[in-house]
Amino acid sequence: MERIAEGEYAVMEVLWDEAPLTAADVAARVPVDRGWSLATVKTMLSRLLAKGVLSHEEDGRRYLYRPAIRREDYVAEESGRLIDRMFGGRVTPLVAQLAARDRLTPADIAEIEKLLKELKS
Amino acid sequence: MERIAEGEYAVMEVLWDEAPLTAADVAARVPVDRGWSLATVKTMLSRLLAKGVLSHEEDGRRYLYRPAIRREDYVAEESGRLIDRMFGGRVTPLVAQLAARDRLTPADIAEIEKLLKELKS
DNA sequence: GAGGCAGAATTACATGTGTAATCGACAGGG
DNA sequence: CCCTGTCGATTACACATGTAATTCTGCCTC
Repeated sequence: MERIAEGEYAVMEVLWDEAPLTAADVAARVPVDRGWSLATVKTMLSRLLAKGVLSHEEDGRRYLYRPAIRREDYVAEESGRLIDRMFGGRVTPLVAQLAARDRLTPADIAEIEKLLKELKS
Repeated sequence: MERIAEGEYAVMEVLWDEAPLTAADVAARVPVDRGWSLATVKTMLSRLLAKGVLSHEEDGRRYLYRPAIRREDYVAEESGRLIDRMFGGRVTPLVAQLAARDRLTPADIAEIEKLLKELKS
């Protein structure tokens, strides 16, 4: 699966959230703080099409875009890449790291424990 | 802190592992499968210097390079970025994701549980 | 002392990415 | 029927990155 650049990812998010959409719809839904013009969004859509992570169907003389890959799959791949690169492929150091950085609230801890408990059963 | 590109990161790893080193030393220690020439490594070193994540001291007419940032700090930042982007800043979904993808072995689970237990005390 | 070698600095060049502007086709309103 | 607005397609351009080659500058060797 092709890499998706940071900006392109924002476009994917829109379509994972709601699809199919026209280019204009996508542009309207992209976070405003990106400050993108419609042209920019169209460029992104073309590139994502070229990468094969979007598909489009004709709707009159417009296109309707929709994701061609599942969000979970992409997220899994990216997470895996990070874990491989920075933690030697081991998950525990990542969790340890997060813990040490206070990224874990007591609620998080409780939730994760519950999750793990279920996993064991 | 400046972003460090994928390839540049490999150079940082070398120096986090052992420093200070000359450019030639770094080149010799970079994973062979990168297939980099000495020139390439030197380019990386310059760029990392420019980014302020390395420092160098003169040693005769060579330089000795050493990291200017701590590995844990950079890793923390990158992990945080990923979690923000893909998991809305929440750690639990990440762990859930890893679990669902069978990236957690029983040993991992045990280790994480122990970690969390310590955190609570 | 001249030639070559070792280092860093400078330059190079293709591809990816952010961020558009422009072009060409066409559909709908007047 | 023509104008204008709307689409996608094509082109643009700067900066980052991967991957070097070339140049400049001394030190070491014969």
